[in-house]
Amino acid sequence: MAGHPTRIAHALRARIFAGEHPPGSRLAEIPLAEALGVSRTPIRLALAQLEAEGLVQASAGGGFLVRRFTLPEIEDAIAVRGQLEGMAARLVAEQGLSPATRQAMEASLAAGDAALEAPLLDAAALAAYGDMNSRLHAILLEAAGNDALSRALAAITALPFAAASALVPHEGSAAARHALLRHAHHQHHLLVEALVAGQGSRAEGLMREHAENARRNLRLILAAGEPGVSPLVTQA
Amino acid sequence: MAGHPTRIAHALRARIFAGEHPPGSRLAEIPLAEALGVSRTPIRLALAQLEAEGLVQASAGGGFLVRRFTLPEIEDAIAVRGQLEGMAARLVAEQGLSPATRQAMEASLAAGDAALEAPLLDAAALAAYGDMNSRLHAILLEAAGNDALSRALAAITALPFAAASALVPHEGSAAARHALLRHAHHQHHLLVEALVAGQGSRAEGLMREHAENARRNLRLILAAGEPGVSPLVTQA
DNA sequence: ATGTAACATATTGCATGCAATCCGGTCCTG
DNA sequence: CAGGACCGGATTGCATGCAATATGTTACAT
Repeated sequence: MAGHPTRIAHALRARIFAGEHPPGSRLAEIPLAEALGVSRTPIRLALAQLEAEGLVQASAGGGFLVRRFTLPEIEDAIAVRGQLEGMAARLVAEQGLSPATRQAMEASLAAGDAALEAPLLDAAALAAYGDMNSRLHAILLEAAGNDALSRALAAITALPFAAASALVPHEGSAAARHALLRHAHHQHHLLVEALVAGQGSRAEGLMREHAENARRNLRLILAAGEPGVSPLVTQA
Repeated sequence: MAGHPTRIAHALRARIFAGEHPPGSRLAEIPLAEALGVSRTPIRLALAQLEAEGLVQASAGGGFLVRRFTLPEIEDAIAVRGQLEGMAARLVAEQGLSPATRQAMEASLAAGDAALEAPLLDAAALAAYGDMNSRLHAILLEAAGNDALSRALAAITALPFAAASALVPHEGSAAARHALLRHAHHQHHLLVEALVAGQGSRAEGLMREHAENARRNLRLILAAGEPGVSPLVTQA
């Protein structure tokens, strides 16, 4: 009933992100099985899945440990994301934007404009922007039509803070956040412009810089020592 | 005794590559368990691992099927590999080549020169070149020092024919093969030259073109209809 | 004859049992 | 008092049992 190990993997991810399992701690099977109401077998499957994602790592003496992420590791992952999304942008520009894709992207751009219009961003506007952001990146990836690329990006995005929309809501000052989001969304506009114009190299560069943005934001957030950012990321 | 599921995954990979399990066929657990002398449990773990790699896919009604690879899919994977290895080359060039890394690379270059020196390449020379090729790519990745990048590349390389050295031994005409390898190794020389000079963009472009090479070779091989290339790849 | 429905078989997926192994504590010895 | 070895407990990893479900076949009705 509680079923699919993918579902269990989701639950475990949530628990880890919530800080219930600190980095370096053992993920014992029996307590997890009891907590989730299933047997040890699907738990083990889910743990193996999370290991493939890189969220946990196998311990030397058996079992799994919550992986400890350092700031440079996350930055590296973000750079890889930029490289891969840059490739997606280049491919789309080189193939030419289909009318349907262009329409979907422009709809996302408009949604982003609307979300950022207000001088003060409430939670709803932030959520709307985050949705728009995920959608736009998904449209780009879909339009690239490269399954291997999608797989590679999915693996990267599974890591905390490497995903495109992972950094949106965690910013400190509201004004600073608004400025950052406006800048990011301006890059979205430039990207679509480049895609429409068939400028592959420019589109690729824009996506790399877009990710570089995320890297800089991450540094700012951690430097500010914001509490509860993520229990998984250690400064050094 | 037969133990680790990773070992079983290796065995399954070999069986699949050998054509014992044609694309689209079910991988039934019980026969595999009997054939490998273990129980169904580690078999299942290994299958999940192969699914994460993309070599098999979960069937709708349960169980796993051998994935069918089409030529465009492999080409896409090769392109992603080029993008990622291009990133590795750029990073190394930007960081500057450490003396140890430079020495290791130049040793590999010399080994490649030696392997390709003879006008006719015997099996030993081909094996030596293949080893050198893998080593050089590994050195580059290691020098890049980006774990997320290494992971992404490992996932891509696990796919058949997407790996850097997957295409070396399968060529038809000996003379044509020699020319191809010479060209590829010339690119290796140019790459190291760019790395030494700190030319990041050039190094990246060279690695992309290097992968493009592999893509072209793959097309040639499949167009020639060479038998036994791989039972996994279907023309369309 | 063809499509459908019911059945028998086989296979998956999860739960649990059991041996091997690893970790922690305590006792002994120098 | 310190170091090491032995021992008890707990945990992992694999094997197997069992229920649920998908698959292929056959019989039947139209």
